[in-house]
Amino acid sequence: MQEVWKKFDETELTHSSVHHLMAVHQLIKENGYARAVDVGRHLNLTRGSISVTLNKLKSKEYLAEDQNKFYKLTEKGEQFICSVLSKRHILQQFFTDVLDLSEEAAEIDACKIEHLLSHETGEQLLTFMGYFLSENPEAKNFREGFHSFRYKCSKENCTICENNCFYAGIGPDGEHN
Amino acid sequence: MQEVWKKFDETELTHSSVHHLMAVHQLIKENGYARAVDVGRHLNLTRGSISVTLNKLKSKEYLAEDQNKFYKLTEKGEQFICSVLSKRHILQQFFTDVLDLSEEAAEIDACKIEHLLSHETGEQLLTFMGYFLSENPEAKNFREGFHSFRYKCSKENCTICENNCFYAGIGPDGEHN
DNA sequence: TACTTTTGTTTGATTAATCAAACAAAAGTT
DNA sequence: AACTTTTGTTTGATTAATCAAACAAAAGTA
Repeated sequence: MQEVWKKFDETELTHSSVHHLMAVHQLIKENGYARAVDVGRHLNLTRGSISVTLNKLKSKEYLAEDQNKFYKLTEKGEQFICSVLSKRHILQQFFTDVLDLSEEAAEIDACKIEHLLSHETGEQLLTFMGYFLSENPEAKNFREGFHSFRYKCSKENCTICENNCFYAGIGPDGEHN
Repeated sequence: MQEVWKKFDETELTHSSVHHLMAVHQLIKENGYARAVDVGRHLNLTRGSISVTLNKLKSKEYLAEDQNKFYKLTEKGEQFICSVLSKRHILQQFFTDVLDLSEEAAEIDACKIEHLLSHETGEQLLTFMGYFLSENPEAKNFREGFHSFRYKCSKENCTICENNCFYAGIGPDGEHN
């Protein structure tokens, strides 16, 4: 099954399109309306680019326009955005609350992958977060234990990275943990 | 900071290029050599495409050729692949062992995002896996507790998804958890 | 050596995202 | 109403990934 790698391009919408759609969503929420030029300013893209992308999203029925070229999301667009936003939020929370990344780092990585995760993965991650953050004593103890945990990774004991290929070996500083 | 979304395209190598490089790596490991045509067969792409992509990777110094057009990874290529492969492995393990996804689902999602995660995220995820899979009693109890945990998500209590935007609401079956 | 197959490269096409610049229509201003 | 600015669209470019087809070089076979 060497074809797994091609699934990357088989997503319903590209990263760029997703963000065009999210911009419309956000602008409507914030300002009550979204025109092409507003999306352009929001995303820092030219009017020309925005025009073609939004028209494509319209023909794919994620967006609709009223008589004055004010955009709104269709039901399909609404649902799509909802799924991406919830994945983003779950991911961000995982990155900050579990992996202890900064808000900024969490935002960047979440933004990169939010639209790529399967529905199932999002769902399972949500469940995991639900348990991890809960008041269950097991969860509490786990959180505390993890907080003071230091992972020692070495060629002999590391079963998480693959054999000779150590994550720690290729750090920005090029040294081993 | 509306520019976060553009970082998606600022990765060192594209998904496609990463997989070209990984193909060379894997073919060498398996067969001892990798020519353009081997990579083409492995990735199911035409010789023409492979030719241009590998030549680009060569000029970026991820790849080198010997006198007979047999490719090998440079030190830079080796390190890059090592970082991606370890992230992949960590992710796959997270998906199967923590989120309980099938091998196939884990492979697909890991493949999509392995090259997008920051070094730091990979590192932290590795640490997390190290603790989660450990024989620590806290980790053991956590695993057991999580195994029998069912997340109940509702508009009132869900602080993980964002306010009105419920992950569960947009499932393939369109129903709420 | 001559013929055939395999391999690699080049060329011309397509699709997607983007820009800048030209153009057109709408909205705002005097 | 006349002029100016804003907005949207279209056109012509570019870059990247891809294909098919033509071409060239190398390798294998007879």
